[in-house]
Amino acid sequence: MRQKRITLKDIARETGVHVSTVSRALDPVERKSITEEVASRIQAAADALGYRPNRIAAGLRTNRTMTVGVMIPDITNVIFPPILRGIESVLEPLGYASIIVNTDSERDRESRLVDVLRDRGVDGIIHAAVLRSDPSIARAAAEGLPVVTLNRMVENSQIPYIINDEDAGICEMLRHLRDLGHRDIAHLAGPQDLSTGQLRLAAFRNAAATLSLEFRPDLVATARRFDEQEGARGIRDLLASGRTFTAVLCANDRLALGAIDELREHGIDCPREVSVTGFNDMPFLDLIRPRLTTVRILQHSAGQTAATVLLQLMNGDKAEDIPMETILPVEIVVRESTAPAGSLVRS
Amino acid sequence: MRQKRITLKDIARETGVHVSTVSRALDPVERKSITEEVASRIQAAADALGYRPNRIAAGLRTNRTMTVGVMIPDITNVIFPPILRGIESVLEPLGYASIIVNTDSERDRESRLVDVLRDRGVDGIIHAAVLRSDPSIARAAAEGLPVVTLNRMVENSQIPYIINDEDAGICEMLRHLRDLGHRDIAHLAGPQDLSTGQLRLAAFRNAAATLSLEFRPDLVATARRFDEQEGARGIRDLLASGRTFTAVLCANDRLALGAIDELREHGIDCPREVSVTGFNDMPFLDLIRPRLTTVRILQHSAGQTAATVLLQLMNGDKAEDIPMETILPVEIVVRESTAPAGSLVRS
DNA sequence: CTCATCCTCGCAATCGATTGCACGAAGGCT
DNA sequence: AGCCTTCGTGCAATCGATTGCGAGGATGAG
Repeated sequence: MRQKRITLKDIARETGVHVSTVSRALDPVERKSITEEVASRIQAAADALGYRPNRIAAGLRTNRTMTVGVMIPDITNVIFPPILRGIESVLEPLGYASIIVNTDSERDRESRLVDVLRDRGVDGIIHAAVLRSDPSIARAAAEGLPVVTLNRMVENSQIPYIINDEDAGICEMLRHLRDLGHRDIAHLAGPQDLSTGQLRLAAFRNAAATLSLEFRPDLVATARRFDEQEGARGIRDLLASGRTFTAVLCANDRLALGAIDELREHGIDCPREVSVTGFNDMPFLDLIRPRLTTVRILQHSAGQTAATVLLQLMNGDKAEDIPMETILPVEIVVRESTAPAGSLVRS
Repeated sequence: MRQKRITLKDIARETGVHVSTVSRALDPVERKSITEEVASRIQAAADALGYRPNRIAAGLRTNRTMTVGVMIPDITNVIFPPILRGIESVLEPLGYASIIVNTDSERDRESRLVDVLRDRGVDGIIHAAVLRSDPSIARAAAEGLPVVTLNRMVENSQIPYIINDEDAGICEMLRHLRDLGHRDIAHLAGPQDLSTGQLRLAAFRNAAATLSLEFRPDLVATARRFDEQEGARGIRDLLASGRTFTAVLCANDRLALGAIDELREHGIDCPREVSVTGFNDMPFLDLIRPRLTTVRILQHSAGQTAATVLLQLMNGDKAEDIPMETILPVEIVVRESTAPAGSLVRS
């Protein structure tokens, strides 16, 4: 049988005071406005009865649910769980819970989920989805709901964002390849409707300019998804085009893994003949041979930072105290998939 | 500025009816008790004003939050995200949201999180944590909160559970090894304080009996964690003991991966000299060489099933309609890490 | 034409906690 | 000694939606 909950009223009856007094006695802030003796008597009764506050009722009155929404494309994508743990690590100790939703990178699903979260009265939203434009989240933010985005920014909005310094990551990686003697460097770009795909392509172009390397559009292959199949297809396209290259900088680890496999299919060895680099440094990467040289992103701290900024927003901190832009450092991890450029094996 | 929400009262004022009428008109069940003309007028006004029901308020009154709690050890463990998607796939279309918490397999955290979920008034809990005993969840269930466990069962309770047919998986795998001619088969067992570790060891012993193979305690190494390091350590211990074996059945993929690496360190080739098998069929496994022969668990359907049973519980279905035990089939996936037993290479 | 019945809708209580306001007592001040 | 302040507590409204009950009108039967 479902036990009936202990409410303030029960404690009030038990201790012979008014429920409002009980409420105050149990609120750490208000508690000091109550005679210590009464307060501790109430506290004792509450403990004895096993009182647990009803957050729903409190939420109705205060309009705060101590719940945040977290929107990600897909929880099964290994880069997101660490982000979630990072978020949780700052929010949970403060009593917040999070509702996690998967957008599957679908526009309509995304905006529907924003509504779902708002209906549930979340106090704020961390938005790590990657569609390049979505009015629903901007609208929510404009209406006063605290929102922070992760890995991307919403143009023309006052939404704080946290991004990783992907430009620097791509640039460092390109420098690494150049320093190894590579000149003909292909880029396996990600889907251009995802911000990460687009950003990294732009970063590649800029980095080439910075490093005085020629940017060759004919050495860019664009994947339709961030997966191994598309990585393999990208390599096939590149090889079929007859262009020569000694290195492939991929927009993501999975593309890189697919690329290495496909190169092997064509009898081309990585790293001896062609160097390949990834992006993200996803888990288990060091179990796959050759161990991939990649750009490490600090997912956990990205989550922490996003949560911290969201907290400021929810606490109503002064606007000037809230960082609109946070760029987190990345680092390149050199492993076995890159090697000095040898002689070109293909014409 | 924070927009003020549209409430039933606003719609009532707009349409000139009482708020209770509006409530009924908007409730698909109650709607038929309202004149169609009035109902559609209310509906129109609701749409025009952009009304969104306040679930908090409704939850307070009805004592249903349309929220479920999901407890897992750690979201960064790749086997859990698919389970969550499975749960979501049945719950989300019905309007449920889920609050996911990570227990980190710590007893006190686990029971604290049960309280957190209850305070938030979840309508039910899916408990996929793996500690072998925890009174808090049993207490919650006894007090009437719908609870379903996944991958494990709580003894002496009326809590429905969904488990994978791990016994069959282990047995099939052992049969596979036997059929390949292996006789000296080691077992790399998981942590014995986790139900999966314990269950699979027991299953290994039973399977040996079933298949008329000798169960040799001296060929069992026990890992302290489910990770590659412990897999490597297990192999080191086994090798150090001087026993001979031609195959290692591991309680989990990561142990198997660590085992293969460690064997290689010792100059022992898998699968030519020693066959190694895993358990779980985690993602990216087919990218790692040799591709691991393992037991595939249908995580997604496990999640779906758990959610479905929980729904029955929450709907108050008749007890006899609710399956107390669900055993999901598993399948073995034969890849490259197993091969016919050759001559023993070690004495 | 009258009375019973049914249907539609309004009234008001309710869920549990929070909080502005007010009241009464006690203490300090002149 | 009287007045004002301060402190502790109670009162009651409130958050927004749900729902049992009952009133009133419409409808049908006799």
